[in-house]
Amino acid sequence: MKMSTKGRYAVMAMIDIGEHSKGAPVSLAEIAERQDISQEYLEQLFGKLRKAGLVDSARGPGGGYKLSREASEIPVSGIIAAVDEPLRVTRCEGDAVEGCVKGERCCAHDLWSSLGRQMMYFLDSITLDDVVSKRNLALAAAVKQAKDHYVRPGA
Amino acid sequence: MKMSTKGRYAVMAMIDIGEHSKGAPVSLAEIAERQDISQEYLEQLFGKLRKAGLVDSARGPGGGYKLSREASEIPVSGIIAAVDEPLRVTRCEGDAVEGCVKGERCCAHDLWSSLGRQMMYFLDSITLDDVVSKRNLALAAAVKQAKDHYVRPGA
DNA sequence: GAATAGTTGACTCATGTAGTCGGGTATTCT
DNA sequence: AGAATACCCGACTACATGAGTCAACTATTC
Repeated sequence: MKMSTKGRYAVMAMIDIGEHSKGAPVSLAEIAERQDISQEYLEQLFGKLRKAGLVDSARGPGGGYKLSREASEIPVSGIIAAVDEPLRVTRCEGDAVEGCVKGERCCAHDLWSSLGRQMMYFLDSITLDDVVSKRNLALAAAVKQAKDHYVRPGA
Repeated sequence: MKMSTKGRYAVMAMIDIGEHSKGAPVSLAEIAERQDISQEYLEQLFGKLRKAGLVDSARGPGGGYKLSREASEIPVSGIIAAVDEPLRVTRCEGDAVEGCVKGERCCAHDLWSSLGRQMMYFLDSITLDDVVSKRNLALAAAVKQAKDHYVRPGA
């Protein structure tokens, strides 16, 4: 999981659609104008969003993109995962130990996987709709997190 | 705040010092050997760690690096901040609004600052000592976080 | 069939990561 | 003193990624 302007652009664009689509699809030209992102760059991002099944496209005049489901059903994590390829961790791949220093599980291993999990919890617990309505993001995530970990503290 | 192997190398090296320094400084050659990181690269990283005041150096034979304070007094966030230059966020700089799209506060703004804060809480609440003793990292952070936010939910 | 708008792939350019190299300077031991 | 150790520092490379552009193509509607 990685953070860059790429992921933020994607989220901004998705929000834009959510706010301006009244049933009708929203064209990239509109989004580019409103969000001040080049249309060509948006095309690149929406190619990935479409393949990830987050938006539906309609070609031709009056065409554009629509959210494939309700904004409340789309977690932010999905949007970012779709456009930002995952951070390549040279060693300590996933939970595997092979890549770790000299075959052993390196000390920092748990720390890193924990941090990754932390970010996932956060972005997973927040939907596009939450961002639009500016709910108290931090609180929601923290509480969910605390609850999850209390239920199964070993995780 | 950014995650890369650079930050992890630094944490691994700091852990190594914490574990092998019995009062005496630990040389980069030893760390390079044990952690399988090139000594030249370590020199680069330790230049930054020293400037950040996280380690003290001793030159000459028998020299090397020592932690500048107890492992329980060094948060992981500090180590990463020292070696990984901060993620440059083209727009939405800090909490300022100037950089946001057309002078307005973009919708994703709160989300991003929230996520950044989330990561900071996590890495801030964990010390080098916690990593070494493999305490339940996720739980500790989640509880601290939930508590903080309940005390001042508006944050 | 013209205009609209998505689709695709190739391309540039700047930056950051990871790592190397070569020479310094300080300190200790013989 | 001088040799060995080990930190110190800056320059250099190779490579991947991010950010963004360009050109051509296909599908749809009017």
